[in-house]
Amino acid sequence: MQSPTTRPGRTGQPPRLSRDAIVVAAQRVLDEEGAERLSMRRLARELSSTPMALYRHVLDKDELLMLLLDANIQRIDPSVRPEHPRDRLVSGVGALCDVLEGCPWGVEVAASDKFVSAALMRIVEAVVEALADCGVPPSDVVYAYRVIWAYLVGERVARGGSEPSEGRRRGLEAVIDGLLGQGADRIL
Amino acid sequence: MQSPTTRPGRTGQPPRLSRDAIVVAAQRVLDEEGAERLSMRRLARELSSTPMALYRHVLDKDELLMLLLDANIQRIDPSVRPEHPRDRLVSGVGALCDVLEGCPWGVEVAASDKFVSAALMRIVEAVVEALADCGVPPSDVVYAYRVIWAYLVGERVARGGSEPSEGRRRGLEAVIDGLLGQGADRIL
DNA sequence: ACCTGAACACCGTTCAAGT
DNA sequence: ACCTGAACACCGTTCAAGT
Repeated sequence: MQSPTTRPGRTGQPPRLSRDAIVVAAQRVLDEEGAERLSMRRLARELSSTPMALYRHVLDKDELLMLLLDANIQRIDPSVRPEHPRDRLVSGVGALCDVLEGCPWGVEVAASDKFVSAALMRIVEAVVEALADCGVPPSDVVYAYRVIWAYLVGERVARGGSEPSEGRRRGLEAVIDGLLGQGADRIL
Repeated sequence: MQSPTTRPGRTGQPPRLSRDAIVVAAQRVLDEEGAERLSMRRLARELSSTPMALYRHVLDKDELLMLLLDANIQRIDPSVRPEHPRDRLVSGVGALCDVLEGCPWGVEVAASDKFVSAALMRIVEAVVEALADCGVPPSDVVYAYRVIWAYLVGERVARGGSEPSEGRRRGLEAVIDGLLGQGADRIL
């Protein structure tokens, strides 16, 4: 059994950086200096490395941002899962909104499908499932999801860095109820 | 009577640039090369001038973007004004959404209140008035406006440069009806 | 009064070289 | 295999100087 760091038949320097280390450092820069300061150059400095060293572990800045978004979505507590599907919608979308609070670029990352976040896909699936459970007909589920996503994105983008706003949850409920009201068979 | 270009008691070069000329050139760059190419340097090149010449006529890039947004909002046809307040909401917000299609930065410009667009203010007032006419209680008008604005922004931001989407209007109607349904006294 | 040119402090990324 | 340093093609903006 060989240690993976000293495999024979492999030459060259052992890696000093890793995807994980880069994502962790990026989170640190994000927390301490904000998203607008998170550049490849700043990140390299944080790791006492050079900008180009990062490109051995990450395809480009977009992939890095996706990885960081993914890591933040993974932190959503999956044990919070209300019984009623409408509440599941509200809590799931609310959790996603909280994540986007700290990852403003997530909106663009999700819009361009250059890279996809597996963790985000899981949330999307849960929301879509909850919509179906609310009685939204299958032909309208994608449409309904898009409207909800638009509200979520807009709520985040529209108020730049203000307080989370008391009306956010109420607004989300208005959007959801508006959508559920469009189908004839309103559960609720 | 003096020509304004040759007033006595005034020295120095006559201006070759003007706010208007800059905004017009900016619109040309926007149309021909897209918003992401609209930089102070690119704009100076378009005007056969230098980046710093622009700063004699415009405070900074943010003000320029506000002026360009304002000019685009002014182009909204004010004669389109449906009788029913709910239709006025849908058409007003829809028109604004069309403008933001071509001025993606408008979202940020509006969010930061560093500069304000008078034309945007007029639209906001019209929407607020229509909300009141729909029976939204005064205490909720601002909240309702915010939810609509969030949907509008999100709809724009979420799909980057895709087709305008058949479901946009329907989504907007769902949001509006959800809001109107939250008050007890639904007109419609 | 208006414009220019050089400079500052940044970006993401490519390319060629070093160990 | 992994990392470095210089370079390219950009940003917005300040500052000092030119006419």
